[in-house]
Amino acid sequence: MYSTAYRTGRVGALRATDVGTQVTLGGWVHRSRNLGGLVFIDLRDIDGIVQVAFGTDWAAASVLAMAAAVGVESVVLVEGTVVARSDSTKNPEMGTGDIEVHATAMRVLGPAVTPAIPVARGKGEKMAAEELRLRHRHLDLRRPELQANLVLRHRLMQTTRAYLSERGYLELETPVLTKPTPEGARDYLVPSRVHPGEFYALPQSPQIYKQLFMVSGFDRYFQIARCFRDEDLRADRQPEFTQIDIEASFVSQDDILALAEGLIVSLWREAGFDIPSVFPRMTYAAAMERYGCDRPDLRYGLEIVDYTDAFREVAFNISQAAIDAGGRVRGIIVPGGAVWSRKQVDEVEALAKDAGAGGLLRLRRLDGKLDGPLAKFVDGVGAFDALPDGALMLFVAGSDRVSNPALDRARQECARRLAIVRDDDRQFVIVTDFPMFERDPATGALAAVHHPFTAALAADVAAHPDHPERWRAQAYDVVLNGTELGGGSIRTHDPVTQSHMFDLLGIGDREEQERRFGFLLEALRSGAPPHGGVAFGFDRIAMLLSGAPSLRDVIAFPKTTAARALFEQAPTRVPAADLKDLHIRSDES
RNA sequence: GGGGGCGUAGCUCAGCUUGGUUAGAGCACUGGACUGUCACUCCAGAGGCCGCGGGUUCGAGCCCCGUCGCUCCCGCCA
Repeated sequence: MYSTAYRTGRVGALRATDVGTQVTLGGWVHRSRNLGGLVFIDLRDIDGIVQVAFGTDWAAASVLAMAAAVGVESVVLVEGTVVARSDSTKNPEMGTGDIEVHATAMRVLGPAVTPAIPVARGKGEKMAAEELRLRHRHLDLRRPELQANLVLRHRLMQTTRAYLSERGYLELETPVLTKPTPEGARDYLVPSRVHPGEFYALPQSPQIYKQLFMVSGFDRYFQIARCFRDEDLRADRQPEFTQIDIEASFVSQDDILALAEGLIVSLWREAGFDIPSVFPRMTYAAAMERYGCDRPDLRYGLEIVDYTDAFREVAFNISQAAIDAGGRVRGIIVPGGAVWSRKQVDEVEALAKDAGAGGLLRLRRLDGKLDGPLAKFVDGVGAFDALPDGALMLFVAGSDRVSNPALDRARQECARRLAIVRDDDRQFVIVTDFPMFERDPATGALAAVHHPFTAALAADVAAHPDHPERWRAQAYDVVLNGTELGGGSIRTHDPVTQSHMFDLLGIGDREEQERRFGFLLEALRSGAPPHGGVAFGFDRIAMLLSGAPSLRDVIAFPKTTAARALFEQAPTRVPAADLKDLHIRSDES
């Protein structure tokens, strides 16, 4: 299959059944061992590594000399015979370890200077620093680990295409030069040469385009789409990233979620993991109540419990003040946490404080007795009798706005300290019924939780027409182990409702709405079907399935955390004449 | 925008706490020896703007200030 003018095939698939065959192999010199009258070269291609032996019995002295002299990472062509290794010289750690190639001829097709960073590493040897790996990406990408990641990435892409195409979804492309969006993340802007002072933007997602496809009647669309956001980076965030973008017409939320589940199952199966075909559902409200977070990690319990009623009987200033102010007292029970030292609990508290809480109220039961600053206040309150021996309770008193993030952090930290999270556990959950809007605490302005095109639950709009902050959205997230894999919504397909949404979000007057989103509103007025969709972070999925610690390990040419490309040196200054053509003046240089 | 970590040979790292001869090690590299290795082994050698700039000091890899780069986190990411 891999036979070409130069070679008979790849090296990695050679096995004992190939013994006796004459082969010509091309690849990189991974490592070599020169024993004098016998030279070994480990020859590497994307499929694997094979040992090539050069011995005086079968190779000319000149061939032996060439093998001894060639440097690592050079590209060579070797011709020889596949030979079985004797039992004592087999290498069980190599896929090709039962055989070797006795080379009779060799050519150096691409001699290599000494590599700036090592490709072959011995056991326990560290990789080069990431900065160097990015600067010499062509070498780093030779590492079998990174090659395996990109091979898996390819297979996930093909699985996605097959899964969606089989279900009638059309892979349609949308522009990369598009219109700046006032909402959301900062846009990457592209100046127009022919229209002085005007700019395109790179898409943050193909959101509006895919809705236009629905309006046009392409009722099942998908795209493996590149998206761009000019925001600060993280290990799991790149300025350009890839989404599996899906939209369909005449669908309900359940239609989309069933499709999403099926896609995730097939992707995980492609990577070798069998997972349940239906994921548990949880409302946003339940997730916040039980986990303090809209993407809960369900690999462990430590659920948040409301103790407000119990604390009504407790004459303790902090809890009383919080309850009187309309807040609640909620907490988590940490089994075995009673033995933690004061310092250890302080460290958990520091994280909760960091998340905005004033502090953690502590109570523990040790040797049957309640203990801690709260103990004498809660003595005799029945609700605390249930606290099991050896357990620690951590409470946050205050508004949910404060206690949710604080308890979320405390819960995660306690789980980590208890070492109850299994890395090989996979707990999927679909979170539904997100709120439509959230209020900016500073300005009181409404902002879309998902995006401005999301449809509200009709029942909520009918019940509370004047309280949009009480509306729930037909929006959903797919979550795995506390990480968001993707999310989506049913969209607004009525132009009047959509315009009303813009009003609520404070997006200008009608005239300005027409200027910014007129093409969408016009489309919706032209006969739009009900539609909705979902988008998954493809890089993140590839990262999870390959076990890579960073997005940079599943993207061939990633940017640094300063959004710089170290290999090709982008971004870069450009000649002044180029700027002039674009009607741009820079205040640098 | 803010906070933490790192920056010494091609690579990975010691040395910095407590400033003081000629800055070390392993791997890689170069030369030599070696016919069953697979991180081959052995002998020898070469290799340094201690990120950059400034300051303190008789003297700075080491202390101070600034700056650049990489990285992790907060803000940000509809």
